[in-house]
Amino acid sequence: MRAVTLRDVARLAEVSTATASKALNGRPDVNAATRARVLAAASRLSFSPNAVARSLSAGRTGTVGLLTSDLEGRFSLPILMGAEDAFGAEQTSVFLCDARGDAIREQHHLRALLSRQVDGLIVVGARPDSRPSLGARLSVPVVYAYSPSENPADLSLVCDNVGGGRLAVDHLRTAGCTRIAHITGEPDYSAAQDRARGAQERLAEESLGLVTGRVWFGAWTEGWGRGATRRLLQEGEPVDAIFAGSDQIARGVLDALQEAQLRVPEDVAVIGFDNWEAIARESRPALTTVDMRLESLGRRAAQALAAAIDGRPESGVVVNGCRVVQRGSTAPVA
Amino acid sequence: MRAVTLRDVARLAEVSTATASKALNGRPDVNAATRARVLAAASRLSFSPNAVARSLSAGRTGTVGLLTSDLEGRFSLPILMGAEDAFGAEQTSVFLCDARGDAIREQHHLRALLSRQVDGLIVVGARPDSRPSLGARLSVPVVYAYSPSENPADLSLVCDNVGGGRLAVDHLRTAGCTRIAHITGEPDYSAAQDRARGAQERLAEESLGLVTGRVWFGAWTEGWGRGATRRLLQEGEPVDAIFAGSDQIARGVLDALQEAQLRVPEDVAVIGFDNWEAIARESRPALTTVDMRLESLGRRAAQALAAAIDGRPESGVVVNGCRVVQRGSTAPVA
DNA sequence: TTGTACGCGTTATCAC
DNA sequence: GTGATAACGCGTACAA
Repeated sequence: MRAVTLRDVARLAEVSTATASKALNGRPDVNAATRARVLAAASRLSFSPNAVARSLSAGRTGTVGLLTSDLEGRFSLPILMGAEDAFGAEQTSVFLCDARGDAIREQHHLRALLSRQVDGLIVVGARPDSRPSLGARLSVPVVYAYSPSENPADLSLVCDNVGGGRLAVDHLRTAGCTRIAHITGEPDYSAAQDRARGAQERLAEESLGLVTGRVWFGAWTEGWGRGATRRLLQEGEPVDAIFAGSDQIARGVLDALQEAQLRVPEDVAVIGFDNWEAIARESRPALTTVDMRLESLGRRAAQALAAAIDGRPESGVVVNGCRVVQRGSTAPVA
Repeated sequence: MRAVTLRDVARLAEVSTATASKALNGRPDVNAATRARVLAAASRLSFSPNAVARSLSAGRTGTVGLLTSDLEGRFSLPILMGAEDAFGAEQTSVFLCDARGDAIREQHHLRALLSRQVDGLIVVGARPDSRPSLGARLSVPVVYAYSPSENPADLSLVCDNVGGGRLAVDHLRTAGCTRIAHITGEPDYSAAQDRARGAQERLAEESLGLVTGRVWFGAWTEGWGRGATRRLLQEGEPVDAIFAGSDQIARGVLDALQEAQLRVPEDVAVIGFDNWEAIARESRPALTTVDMRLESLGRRAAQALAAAIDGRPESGVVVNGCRVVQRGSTAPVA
């Protein structure tokens, strides 16, 4: 059975396809009675316009490409969800492409998306570090999310890792902690560097510094969180709070503190980063943590892309703020 | 700057658009010299065919809809990735839509996808329980993955939870365990029921039963894993293995065993379910677990959909097997 | 207010 | 081997 087309509707309503089109699209220049007839016919045939044909003549598809580099990661997902719901479902549909971190595959996907005439692209990186630009010669606007583009002429939306580090320390200071240590992930991640910097800046504002005077860089794992905490405690300097660079690290920190018979948050407060709920809510005590508000990042990316498509492009790096989610591992304000 | 079209290529190569089209699409009925001229022209203009126009005349878009119900879940993602790479990127693109578990939103997305003329649909549910069919009146083929459709005339691909339960017990038996307990999630999940059934069937084959004679249903959380394990140990019956219905539950089990000074796997072996790497690899000891092979499920869904699009539809429920991933929480075969 | 006719970019059919 | 020409389904000048 062939699909119902505008011609079928027009025929049934005994008008031309032009009139039928106008009536269905709510154009003013059509008689009320005629419009009613057309609408009735359309609904009787349960007519659904062919978006492909419409796109061809309109030169716009109402379609956007989402090029991600690691779907496994828990970071690209919330961004993707935020983007998806900022584009009203009825308006814009999203092509999802995962390049698996492979530049060749990325090129393939890019070609496919462009030939499908997407109206724009969102590029979501796997790490917060900057990535090569897709180039300015593209026929459609591009917005970079999470990983900024190396080219400042592009528009990039990123998480405020420096601000997140500040927030973490701020929260611990408000809870009365003064002897704060920072255990975090691999030093070649800009996220690790930025969070550490934010934390130190905030401490410096009160003429404080990190306990032991250093940042404990290592790996983004529980194992590192445990190991670093043990060594930290061995050094013997008193500590009343640990800021962990990720929730997984924080989990290891909690384990090692328990092992050492230290109570959380009474003896040592702990704050994580990521608000990875599966980890943060299930740990004992539940983990206070910094949330990067990734859905918000995704929504803003979608809005910026829509603006660019409408001819209002932006550029530069836009920073999206974090927030603290308070749970049991830090004391409520006394 | 207008996009380069076939006409531009034809003009430059001094042939008609018909000939240009044939040359570019590798049709046999075109002179070698002419073809070379066309290809040269196309590459000089870096011509890229407009897939939308092609779709309109071909009646096929090379596009598929992926309707998921919960993107947050870690289950839909691997399926999605498997599906994505089974469709060669260049061939088929995937529209991703998340209904957030809302039937209305699902209808909206469905309408949008159909009007965009997708060639087929994959529906990924949030839970392994069966879900309402989208209906047989759709103009394109549909494959259900993870959650089967209630309608047996549809094609559904699901995980073999019964088989997974059997595998878990089988693995523990091979490791020499005989006194096996099963702690799992909410009883109204078919996954919980099926895994428990598989485990019990496998035990029955050796005239064994579960320790304490019951399945410990509860919640899919670490907290439940801890609590249930404590109560299990309090009951005093000796136990040499615990099969947990999920990796999160298993993690709680490990905690409670450690608390009780029991060694894993020497005193009690533990096996989980899901192979959620962030949990399983980081626990102490690393967790042996049952993997549902979701990427494989996604790949098969994509293949079945491609077959249906080519006019070879299937129906019924197809079960995709699990596998055991051995880590430290069960003893290697002695 | 309504209808005719054309264009969007490509592929397929059929003459030449 | 090659080239007019007609689809594909819709929107929209422009004429009536």
